[in-house]
Amino acid sequence: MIDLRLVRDDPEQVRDSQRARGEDPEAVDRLLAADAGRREAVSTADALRAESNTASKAIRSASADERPGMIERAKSLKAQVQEAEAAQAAADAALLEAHRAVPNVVSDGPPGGEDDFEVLREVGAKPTLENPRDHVELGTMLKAIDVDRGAKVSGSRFYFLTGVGALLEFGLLQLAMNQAMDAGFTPVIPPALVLPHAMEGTGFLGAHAAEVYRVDDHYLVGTSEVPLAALHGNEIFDAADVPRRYAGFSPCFRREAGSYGKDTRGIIRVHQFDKVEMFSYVAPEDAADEHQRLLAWEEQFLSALELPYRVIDVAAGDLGSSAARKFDCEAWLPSQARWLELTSTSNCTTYQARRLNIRYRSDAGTAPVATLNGTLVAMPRAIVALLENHQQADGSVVVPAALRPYLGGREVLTPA
RNA sequence: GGUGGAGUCGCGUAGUGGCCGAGCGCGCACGCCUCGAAAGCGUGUGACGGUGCAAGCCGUCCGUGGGUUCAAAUCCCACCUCCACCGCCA
Repeated sequence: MIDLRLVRDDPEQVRDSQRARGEDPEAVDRLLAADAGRREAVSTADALRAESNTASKAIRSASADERPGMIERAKSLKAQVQEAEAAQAAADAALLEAHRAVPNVVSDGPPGGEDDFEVLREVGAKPTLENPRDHVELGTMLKAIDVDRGAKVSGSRFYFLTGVGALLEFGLLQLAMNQAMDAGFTPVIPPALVLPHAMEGTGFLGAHAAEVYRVDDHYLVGTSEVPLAALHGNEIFDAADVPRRYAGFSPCFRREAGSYGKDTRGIIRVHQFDKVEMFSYVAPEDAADEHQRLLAWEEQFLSALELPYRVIDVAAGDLGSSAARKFDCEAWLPSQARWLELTSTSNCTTYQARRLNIRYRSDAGTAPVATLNGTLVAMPRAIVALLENHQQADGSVVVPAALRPYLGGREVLTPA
């Protein structure tokens, strides 16, 4: 949720943000009205409660004669309080609904929709390959990826990673975790099933609700951002506790509803995959700098894998509701001669923390922290990019030097 | 899954209907004392909301949600979590 003070003090800024996202600026005015309505209801109820408390307290020291009349008066006050409290509850609910309807205020990124991103830089040389094989062909030759049997066992968009495919994931995991720990992250294995409040608090039951699998009373997370954000829900950090950084490794589950026909081949878009996610809790004034650091760590990792990539500044209309700004790193995909999103980092400022009630104590008092997340490595797409970019004419794949220690020193993966 | 016990202001605890709208100890902060410190003494100590220029005032919060009552930490109901033991199990 956004800061209500901002809405009261500078509603036009929030309306501008809505326009940049291509969403309704009127939502801001509905929020202002709900806010005013709630404050009035609270004042009314507070005053009645105060009167009722006083009347009730006086009974204790009253004489036996006075009592019956005073109790009658207290009873009637109580009835009024109950009425006012019902009105307050309704006003609270209305405010919450209007509050949640407004996504985070965008900052600095380009306005517009999915195609209005801005390319910030391109790093590394695209490989020169004649008739490059795609990752499915390479993965099959290496006996690393088995999509046919994945479909046989679990349906479309499932796969087996076998042999060197599995080893690649383990290697990527180790490399990622080591880099994260060097940067001061705490490694975490979080739960992959969470309660509704955790999913709700991170904003994944809004526009993304159709993406989420549900099992009995739990949701399957689509990213470990969810448990890592909810980890400190309802807590207050001391100022010295931030920044705090976690690197979570978890499976991720996505229904991929509405993506029929997109990325149907191979393991680019799948229902289940593993990912290492960076998550930071920082003081709000440090959030923009932390966002740059997360991006730098993502780039460091892509560089270690020797992948050609570009960085884009995602347009406002393509941001999630919690994000104020987002950068994606896209690796080159030789088989399709296009860029493929490999990592993504979002600055959620205090939006998510306000929903999850995560604060820190500073000299200025208690205030919501800022939260940020960024992909360090999403396994299937990293493997896709590795295989395709480092392939050789014979179908063998060169292992980047940084990964070799985790693959028994192997320099090249060769078809069996 | 079964049985029993427990959840109170950072931590430990007191508290079985109105003197608890929460006491004490520890911790922490400030002050006094001191050359400095410790000890000692004193004062203070949370969150959220409303209102106000502000000081302040008012309201809410004793795991959560309901209920009884003029009045609930305290009584009733449901739920959650933790601990112990038993059973089962990777």
